[in-house]
Amino acid sequence: MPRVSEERLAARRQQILSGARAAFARHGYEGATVRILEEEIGLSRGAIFHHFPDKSALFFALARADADAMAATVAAHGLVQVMRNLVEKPDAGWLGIQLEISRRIRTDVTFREAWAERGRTINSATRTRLQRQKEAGVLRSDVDVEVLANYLELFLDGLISRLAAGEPVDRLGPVLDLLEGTVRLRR
Amino acid sequence: MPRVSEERLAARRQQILSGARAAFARHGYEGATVRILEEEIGLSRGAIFHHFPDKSALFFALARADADAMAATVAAHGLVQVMRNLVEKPDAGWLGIQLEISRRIRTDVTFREAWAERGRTINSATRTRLQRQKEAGVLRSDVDVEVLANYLELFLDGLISRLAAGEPVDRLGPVLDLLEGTVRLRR
Amino acid sequence: MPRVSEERLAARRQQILSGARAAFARHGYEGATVRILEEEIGLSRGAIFHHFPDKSALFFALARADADAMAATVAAHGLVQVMRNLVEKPDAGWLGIQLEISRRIRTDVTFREAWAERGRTINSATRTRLQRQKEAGVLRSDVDVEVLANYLELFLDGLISRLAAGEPVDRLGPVLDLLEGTVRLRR
Amino acid sequence: MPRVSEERLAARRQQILSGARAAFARHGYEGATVRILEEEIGLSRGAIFHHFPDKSALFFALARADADAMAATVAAHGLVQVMRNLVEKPDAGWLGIQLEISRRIRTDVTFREAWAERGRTINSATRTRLQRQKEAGVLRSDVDVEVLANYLELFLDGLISRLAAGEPVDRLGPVLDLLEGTVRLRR
DNA sequence: ACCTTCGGGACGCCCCGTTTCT
DNA sequence: AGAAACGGGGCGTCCCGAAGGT
Repeated sequence: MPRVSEERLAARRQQILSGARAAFARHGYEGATVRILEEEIGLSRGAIFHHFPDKSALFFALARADADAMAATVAAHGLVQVMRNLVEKPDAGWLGIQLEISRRIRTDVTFREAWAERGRTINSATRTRLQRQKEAGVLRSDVDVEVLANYLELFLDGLISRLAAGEPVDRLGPVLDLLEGTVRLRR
Repeated sequence: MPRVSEERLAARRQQILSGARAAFARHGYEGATVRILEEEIGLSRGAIFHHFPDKSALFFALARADADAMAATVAAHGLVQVMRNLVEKPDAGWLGIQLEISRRIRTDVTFREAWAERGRTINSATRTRLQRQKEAGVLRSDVDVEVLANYLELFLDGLISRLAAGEPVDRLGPVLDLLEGTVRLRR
Repeated sequence: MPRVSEERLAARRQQILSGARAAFARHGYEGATVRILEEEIGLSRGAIFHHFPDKSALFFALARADADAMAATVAAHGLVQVMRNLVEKPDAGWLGIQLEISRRIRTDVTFREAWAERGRTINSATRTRLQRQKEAGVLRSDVDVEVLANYLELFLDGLISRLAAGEPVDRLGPVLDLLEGTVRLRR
Repeated sequence: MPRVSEERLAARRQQILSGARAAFARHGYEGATVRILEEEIGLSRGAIFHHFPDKSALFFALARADADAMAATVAAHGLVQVMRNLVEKPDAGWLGIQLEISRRIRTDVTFREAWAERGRTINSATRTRLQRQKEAGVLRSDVDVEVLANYLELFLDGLISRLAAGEPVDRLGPVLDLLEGTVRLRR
């Protein structure tokens, strides 16, 4: 029996996640000290740890939400669209989180294990969509879907890396065109 | 002039850098505590900080050495060769350091400023070489050198990211072929 | 005059005290965090601190109740009877509270001062009763009442200590017989 | 290969243990915060935790040392002598530690398990000595050795409890005489 | 009135990078 | 070059008061 309205709760969680996103993106996971989180979020430790058990859970919630959203976009519009969105409106928060996710996969066993399956969701969404597009004759047919998927995924990682590093966006439009030209069927 | 001790000195520095590389790569910059560094290097704090003023200098020396080596390879054989080497013999240490460099650029103002010029060295090496290749008729001519350079750099970042994440190497050969096909002149 | 609600009030207080007793006994005063109290009592912070101003008051109420009860038993049946009851039906809650009381007397100035007079109540009850028994010829007469009182008090403290430590009860019956033999008049 | 002399190390450990003893005795285990330990010991956190892995290890070392010393005294001169020493020269530090040991046995599972065997050492020393004394005809023969041992142990616990509570020593001499009279052979 | 949830911020322990002593 | 010492600061817990709901 929720004594406090469901919405208020959700709003608070959102406020916390939102501030945490900024903090993690700007300072990195380790660099985002609880003190910094407090300031960015605008709430005290007590409040933050009342809604999330600990710092890592806070980060995980963020990572999970982003992964879900991305999986949905990939399934609906493909990886290239994810990249176009990124170039059109780069979100420093989102980018930072992505980077921190891959870093934590590398350095933190606990996180790696907890994450494991998450990663596969997006991967399979990508492959499913590419396969369908190939059958529809949109993709070039001389290259294996698996290779194309790897190509795109690798490219996305590179894009994230460079955008997060502050690479100016305007140079990247033509780069994406080149990518799309590589992947699509040539007339 | 004590020649022997100079060699010893260099060897010690090398031992320290080598251990530090492994530690930074495996645990990340923050995760590589001085205690972990001691263990990985096989020397005590006293020894380590006798040769390097502090932890950040140790990391910086590593980063600088790798950047220099890469700039040389790029100038001599091009970015694609860097990638081929990487796929052929991925060095977890090197990969980790690269990732940590870009992370520190993002999150640590001091490092960003200290690094600044380093980055440009490789960039200009890349562009110089591409320009020469274009003139030699090896590169496709319908795309600007700047765009190609960006394309390749972005791709390298993506490659580093995925290799560091443990992506199996055997899938990446065809991906590199695809990349090279995109960049070279089509008959 | 609302009789029903007064009963309810007393029942609630009793529920709280009872749960708190278990928590304090099992975890010690500091170890019994408010969270543990909540779980043991089955009510939330708000409820608990609605009836008691704070954690220390909760403990104090418990301590006071036990001291009163013990003073009454001592006056009526003597210290040895308190021990017999203890051996017959050891109450882990009661034992724990006794131990925590003496601990807080030792370590917490505030508590020590607040408790002060409490202790004397039992002491004088003991002496009064012993004096009367001596006059009645039940006690051995070659030893001062004050010494006997100290002997018994010390013994009770030892008994509490060992019972709380989980010492098996069955070994203690003969020990108490020995004690009683020491104190009573020898034929 | 110890770069620092064995004695210095031992002296430091002793300094730390000695300060910690005072702190634990005066404030109790939980009450002895690291800050208080620092002040009492006269060293910083860094130094303390350089010699002991954590607070609980510090306490355990203390407890172990005292238990060993007591076992030795018991084996050599018996439990009663331990008590006489105590009454003659009560050591607030030692008393406090004893009390905290029994408290931690009660409230901390980890400690209880780690301690387990320690307790038995003293117990068997007591029984061995009593048995020998009985055979030598010093002890009363109408009571089982096991009962006498329990009697004495219980009494010691009581003595510790009251001494730690600040009970004046001068009243306890006759009490000990009474105890000894109870245990020895009557002519 | 009674109870729950939320929020605050002081403080607990210990780890960290660094400096100083041997 | 290693061991010892330092003290700032990390995260998370703790107790409690305030806000809100029934």
